[in-house]
Amino acid sequence: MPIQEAERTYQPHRIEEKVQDFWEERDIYERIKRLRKNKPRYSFLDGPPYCSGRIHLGTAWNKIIKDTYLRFKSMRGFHVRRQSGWDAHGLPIEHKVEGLLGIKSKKEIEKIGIEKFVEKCREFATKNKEIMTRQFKRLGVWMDWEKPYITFDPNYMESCWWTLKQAHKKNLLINDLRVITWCPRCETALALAEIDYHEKEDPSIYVKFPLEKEDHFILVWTTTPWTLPANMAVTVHPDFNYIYAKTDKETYLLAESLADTILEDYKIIKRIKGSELEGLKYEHPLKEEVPYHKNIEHHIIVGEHVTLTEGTGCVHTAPGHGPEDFEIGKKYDLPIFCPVDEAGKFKKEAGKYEGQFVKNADPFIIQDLKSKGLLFRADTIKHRYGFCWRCKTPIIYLATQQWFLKITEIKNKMLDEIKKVEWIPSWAGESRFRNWIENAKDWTISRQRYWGIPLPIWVCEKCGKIKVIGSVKELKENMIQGELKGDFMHRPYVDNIILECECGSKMKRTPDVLDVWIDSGVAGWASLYYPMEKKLFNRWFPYDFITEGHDQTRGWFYSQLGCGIIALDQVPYRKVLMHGFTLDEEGRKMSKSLGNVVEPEEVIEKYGVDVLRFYLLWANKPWEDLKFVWEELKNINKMFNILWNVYVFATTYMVLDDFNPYEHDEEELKFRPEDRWILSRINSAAKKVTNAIERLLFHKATRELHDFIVEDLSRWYVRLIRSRTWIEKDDPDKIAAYYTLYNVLKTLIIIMSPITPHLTEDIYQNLVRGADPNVPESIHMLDWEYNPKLIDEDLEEKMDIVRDVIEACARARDKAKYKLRWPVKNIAVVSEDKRILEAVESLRDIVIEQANTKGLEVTVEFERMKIHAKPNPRTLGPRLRDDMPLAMKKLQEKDGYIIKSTLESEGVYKLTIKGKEVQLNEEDIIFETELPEDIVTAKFDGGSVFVDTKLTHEILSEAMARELIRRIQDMRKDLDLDVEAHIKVDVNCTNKFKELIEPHKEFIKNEVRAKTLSFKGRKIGYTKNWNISDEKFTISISRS
RNA sequence: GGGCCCGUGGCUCAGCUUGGUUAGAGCGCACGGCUGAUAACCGUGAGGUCCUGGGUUCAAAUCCCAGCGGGCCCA
Repeated sequence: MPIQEAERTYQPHRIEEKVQDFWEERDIYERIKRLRKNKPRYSFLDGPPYCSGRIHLGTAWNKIIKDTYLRFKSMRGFHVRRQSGWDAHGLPIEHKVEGLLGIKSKKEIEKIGIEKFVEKCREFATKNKEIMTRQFKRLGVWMDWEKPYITFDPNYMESCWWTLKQAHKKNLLINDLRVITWCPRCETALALAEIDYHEKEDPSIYVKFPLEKEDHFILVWTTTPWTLPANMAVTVHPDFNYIYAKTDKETYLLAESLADTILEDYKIIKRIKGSELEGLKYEHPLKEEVPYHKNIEHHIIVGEHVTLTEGTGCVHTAPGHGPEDFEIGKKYDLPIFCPVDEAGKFKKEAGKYEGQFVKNADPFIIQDLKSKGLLFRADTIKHRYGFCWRCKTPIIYLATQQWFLKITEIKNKMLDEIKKVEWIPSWAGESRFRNWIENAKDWTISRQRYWGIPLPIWVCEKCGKIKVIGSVKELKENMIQGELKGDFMHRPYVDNIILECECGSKMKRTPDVLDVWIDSGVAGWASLYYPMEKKLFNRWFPYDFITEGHDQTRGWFYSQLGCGIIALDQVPYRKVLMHGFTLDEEGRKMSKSLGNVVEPEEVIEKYGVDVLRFYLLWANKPWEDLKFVWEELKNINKMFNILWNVYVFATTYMVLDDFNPYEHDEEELKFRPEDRWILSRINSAAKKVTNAIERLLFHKATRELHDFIVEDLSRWYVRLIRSRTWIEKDDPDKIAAYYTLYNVLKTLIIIMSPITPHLTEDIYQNLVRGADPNVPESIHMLDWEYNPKLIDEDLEEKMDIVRDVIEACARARDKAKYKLRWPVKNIAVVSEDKRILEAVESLRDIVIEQANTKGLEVTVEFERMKIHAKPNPRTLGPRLRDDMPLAMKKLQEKDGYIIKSTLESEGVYKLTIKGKEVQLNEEDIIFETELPEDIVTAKFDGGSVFVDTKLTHEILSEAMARELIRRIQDMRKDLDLDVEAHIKVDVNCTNKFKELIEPHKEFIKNEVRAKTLSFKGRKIGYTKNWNISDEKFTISISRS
């Protein structure tokens, strides 16, 4: 099918639908993979989005970045691996499913059965995966949607087990009693990455811990009264000064520098160094309520972690409820007393408070302290506090037995490995990520939940030995009870599998599941089923490229690094782009509670996918947060309309003239400088776009494209060739313009195609495949091509100058209110810069046409400037006295030019005044210049233009002809006539006007495609009255 | 409290790596123009303490230091 005329307006939805159907029907994606199968490999790993159910703008941005870069890489001649991935396990889905089932606690889950619960979770994740896949596909994102990796795939899970086995082999997998962050609602351990921070109001109380000496107390501050039952010590800083401060009632021990903020009137009885307080005995303030403390001695201990930013400098220490307390407790060999159960309720050991939820016990504990006279002060405080990332319950710290990966032992290796990675921007790795790793703690990987990868750890009932299973085969070999049928790897089935211990006893699986961050952390090899499958792994691992948002510094960038080093002693990725977040117009995070969420669908409905894609890659640097601004989207939409208009323009005329680029020989065509210029420009642009995308600087690529389309192609080139498209016959001059425009568009759509895959495919199908059915079926099958040989920097610079000059001409005309439609007699371009003169000279036809002038001078000096000579009163006044007015008169009568040149050549000018000869030298005469009448001038960078607006009969005649043409064209448009339709025209006007336009009759007829142009004053069809500079007349037109 | 990033006309952003003309663009605003690509388009104008203060330098939006404001992450 030859080139067709394009639709009159840009209709993104029609195009998207058409193009995506075409890709689907012709299996383009798979065929491209086959096409490049033998090319160099480029491996990419998709950070698996969580199967939450809906994508948001940030997820869309993420995938659009990936898609653009990978389409680009593919066209650059790489065999790209781009399997999509899904994160499907974990608490968020468990919560959703609990909601669906109308249950709220672990007890209830166990009641309905883990089997049913896990099955629901799987269904839920699968359904969400499908919904989200459709959303991603609609964005035009090309990945292996049919063969994704998903974390509940048994083969994937097997690789994960293998990873833990490696950890075990390297002694990096340990079970330990530690204080960890805990969600009492989900009844599970949480990793640091699973905690959100928000403002929260809590009690802020100062408690008096009785010392042995009567009326002496340690003053202690806490925001968690519920941890007081677990208090085992008070910590002071060894180097700080402490005082015994006596008030009118009692004496308090506290840090000296904080005393003024807490106490009003006090006397310092004694000043003492913290280190000297070590071992000082005190009584537990709740020993009656919590009998456990009755038989324990409590002391002051010292620790470096005590600060003076808040509190009293005497820190309440509960080793069962705080990581630092735990560490120091171990050092002092304190009992790790933790009277709180997994649901956050006080256990029996908590005495009076047994059965109460810890947070609810706060007021009771405060009341008890008060009634015992041990409460110094009680307030509330607003501070940032950690919450469970999913159920938003405030977290608590508990001492529990958990499984850990000993990150602290591989930290140095991790730091070494990240140096090998290319980070974009560089500080993402060199500063931010490095800092995070430097502060890394051991990783709590066990979760007391259901929907997750079960820990492959079996523990002997009798001797306590553990066995870590690394594969299904190994499981099979070791099991003595249970079945390997169905989904045996998930809970609850896996829980029934019993292994045999070396000691002959039974080994049972530790009932925990894994932190989901491990799930995605092993994606690098689990998605390839390594080590069960080795071929794919050897081909694709490690990955050339990954990209995710900056929240993944603590997330996926980190979990992959940790897992990679544990399993394979290396970081699994080579290049990382850390991108930003999408924010609303005010720069706030998009969130449901703020009601400022913009759905990708909403944008697509309004502007289409390609506009969204372009916008997201254009709005800012990829690693900065992106403010989503609707107004800016409108801007991009405008650019798409402009591009479409150019395309419509091109196809309209090409179709009209039955143009096919392959039927012409370049040698025979008559190219003009502007043709060579636009070819140079598109290739310079292509070069810049290539470099920018290669370096992941999408904003530079899109801005280059934007400027090229709007400035160079639409505003300039199309304007320059407009008159050429009007030539009727098969002129080589016209064909050259078509040919050029065709090639420019072709290169343009190629370099735009990774960013806007639909629009460019649509244009390609018509324009390129229309001209040559033998080219590849899809634009995305093409190689990334442009021709740097066509770049002519000198020409580009010259054109820039000429555009400047032409703009100056327009400014000058504007000053004189002289319409562009009316030709001018002459324009002089004046500059002392040789480059400028050369530029204008070499592109003079363009200047003449665009500035609409009959003549063009290019000079160093504007010679028609009038020069007036005046006597200099300062030098001549004393000499001539009364003759001054006469001298003035005489000088002004003469031609200033002659005076000036005489002075220049002879150094003196002679004037006869009252018969006397007066010799005037240079300093005696002042020259003034004046613009001749009808000349207007305007400056441009490096020079000026002088436009001669004198109206001659000839010019007025042409101007009127053009005015008439403009009005007839307007009327044609009113009638919505086809471009090529012929008409008849009759004009009713004065004889004077008729005589003016008569000489241009043929020109007018040609321009408006009129068969006849008469002056009979008849209404022959559509008739309209007009006014041209006080001249009233009537035009009537009809189709012929 | 710590780490990282950001701060440029009313709005959104370039420019900062490598210091050097008069700090650019788009939107918005005001005025004018154009009309066969036209639900477009073009021109002109107003609008800037380049967050603040110090330093380096002949010269700082750019480099250094301190501070302020905002964001993210952590404690």
